[in-house]
Amino acid sequence: MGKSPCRDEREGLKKGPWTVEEDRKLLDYIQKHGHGRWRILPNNAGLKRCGKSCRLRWTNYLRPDIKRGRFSFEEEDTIIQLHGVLGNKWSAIAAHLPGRTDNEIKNYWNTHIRKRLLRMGIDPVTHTPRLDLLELYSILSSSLYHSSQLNNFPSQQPGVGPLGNPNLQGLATADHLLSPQYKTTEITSQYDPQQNQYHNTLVSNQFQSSHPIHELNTSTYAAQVNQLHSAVQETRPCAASHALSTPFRREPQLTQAKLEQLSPNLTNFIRQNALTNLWPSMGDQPNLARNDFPLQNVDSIIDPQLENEILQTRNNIDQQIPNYSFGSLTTTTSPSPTPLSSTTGHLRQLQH
DNA sequence: AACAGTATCAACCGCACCAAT
DNA sequence: GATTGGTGCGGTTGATACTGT
Repeated sequence: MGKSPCRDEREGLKKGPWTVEEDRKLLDYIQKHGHGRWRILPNNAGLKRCGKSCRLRWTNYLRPDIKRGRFSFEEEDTIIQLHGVLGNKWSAIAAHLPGRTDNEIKNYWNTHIRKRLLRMGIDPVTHTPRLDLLELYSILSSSLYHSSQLNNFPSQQPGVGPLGNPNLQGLATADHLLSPQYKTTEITSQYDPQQNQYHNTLVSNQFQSSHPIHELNTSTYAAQVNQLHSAVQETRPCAASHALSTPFRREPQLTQAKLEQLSPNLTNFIRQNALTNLWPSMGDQPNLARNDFPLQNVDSIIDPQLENEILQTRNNIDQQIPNYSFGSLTTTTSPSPTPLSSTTGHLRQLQH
């Protein structure tokens, strides 16, 4: 292994920001002699810098073909899509963006894109929805479901639970919308009359989609939110018991009125959007087909204000209904390592 | 106006890989 | 095969700019 050139730096070598004079010396030298041989370059150029520092200054700043200024929409799309495939391979991503350095892309990702993804509720590492938000969303949703079920489904029957709803199953899997090359999960639901509850199963599927990434849109994201919504409840026993399996369990529950009192905006959001699909009885137009529900405002779930309200509501619920435990909702662990490449459209809506 | 908190990004650091010796 | 120099890469730091109070 070669050792780092700067680790054995001699006394007197300068560090820190480059001056105009240093830039000029480095540029002059490289214009005359070319770059390379970075270890001997500083001496020859009259610079009190280590070779590595000179190389970085050249490649990240002084190179004539460097494009400076704000990233374009196209560049940002490229970064997000490549990151979904390549991960933090900044140099590989930079190879697809002429004039941009890996360092610049890395900084832009960490300071802009990553934060925006987090605000959207998307894990920037796996490109999948964050479970901490989804889980609360699903639990709150389930409470609305309970109250609606009490009003509209006096007797429990196989097939009428949330995942017994064929529209929901189609929406939850939505595999024809998902991006190519990635695995997804299919959710199946079976009613167990002995235990008076549903058993929901995740089945992993590998498939190829004919839809390119750029065709993915808000409805894709909504479908995946619903998929994760179901997956969360399946993998979390506590949440599952509330949301899917036993609608009439005698456990502390949030009533719709209570939830509205705690969080009117969130309740309104749930009623107006995704849950209209899940539980048509709560919507204005019951029994509509899947395509009749465009989920037009699903992006509002990624609004920072709503996110704050979700967290605040969770705290309020913790305080007011002590037995209604959310468990550990702070995890951002994804249920699967499957990337989600449908993020760029949503980013676009949040920009500027 | 002053201060604190936050965002940005150039530069640095440490490690890994590769080729030459 | 071991050593060494050169370079690339990703993560982190810290100075500066910006924003809010």
